[in-house]
Amino acid sequence: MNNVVYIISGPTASGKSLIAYYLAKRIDGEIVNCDSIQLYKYMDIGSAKPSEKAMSEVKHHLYSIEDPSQNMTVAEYRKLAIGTINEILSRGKTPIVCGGTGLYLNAILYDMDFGAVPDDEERRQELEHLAEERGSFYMHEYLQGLDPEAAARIHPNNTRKIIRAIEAYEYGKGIKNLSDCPLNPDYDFRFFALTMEREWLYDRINRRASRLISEGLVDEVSGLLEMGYSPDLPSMKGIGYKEIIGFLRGEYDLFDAKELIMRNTRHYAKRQYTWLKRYDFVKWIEITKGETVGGVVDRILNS
RNA sequence: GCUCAGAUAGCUCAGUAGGUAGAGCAGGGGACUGAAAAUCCCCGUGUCCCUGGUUCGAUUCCGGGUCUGAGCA
Repeated sequence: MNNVVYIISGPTASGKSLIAYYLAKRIDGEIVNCDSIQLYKYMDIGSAKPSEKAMSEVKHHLYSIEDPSQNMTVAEYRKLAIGTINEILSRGKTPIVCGGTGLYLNAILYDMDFGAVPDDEERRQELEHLAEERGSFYMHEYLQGLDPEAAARIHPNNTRKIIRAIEAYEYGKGIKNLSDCPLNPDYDFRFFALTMEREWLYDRINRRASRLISEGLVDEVSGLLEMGYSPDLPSMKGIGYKEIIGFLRGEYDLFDAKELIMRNTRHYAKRQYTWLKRYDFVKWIEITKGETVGGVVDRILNS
């Protein structure tokens, strides 16, 4: 049975969605979202979801499937993504995973085992309060006593990861090392990452921020707030959302909000590069100015 | 035109009681197993505006100049 799975990744604003869409048309593929924010409903403009036209011409999976009040997790995403990929393959089509969320990419690429660590909101809040009272260093010491190996891998200032490791320990699983996983043997991956000159990418990022605002990002965000979604929700912490919330609260003007979005998006793109560079088997597709989408797709198919 | 204030990293500024300088932001690099667009770590040499003077030594003190801002005319 054919088990080819294309992956189109790359930093934000590098043109993943468009390339994936053209690739899908060329090889009769279907797109599987691998972007943590595009999974959410009502967050269309800020997360730069694919166009209506693209969505109507090519099957797009895992877009707008979760309510913003819900908390998506890697474990959950893995189940959904693997299920979708298998379903597409069973119909004889080719899945094209598209997105730049590194951890979610890992969940597909590697045979990751997420133990049964149930959600325990109460315990998490307890630990968060403890961290606030006693400080991050104290929490790290505490983890040191429970799981020295995990403590050695986590920086004492990284409260969030320390708490997660404590939770995992308490459910008897401990936290695993990301680089210890074997590649997922079920698929024949064709893994590509788009890239371009840094200056050009930043220019695209800046211009996209302006475009999102002129396309109605402010209305989208105030709509979400009116629907009752709290600014504290993980979904509302996405780039574009948190900055517009600050503007709506009167913390700064729209110009500054836009500048913040640009800056935070640039930082994010940098982190994405760091993540992607760890994969020694990824094929980088360097896009040059003036190159056609068709040309890029050709290069992907020929490599 | 006069008076005053300023001129230091890409930007905003601190500082050196005279021994060639450091923060924030920007920028660069990195980590990552259930929040990941999250969270966290590392990276600071630049004619200290120019030019004379004093001094062993001036970015720092003094004189002159240039530019910028405010006030007065």
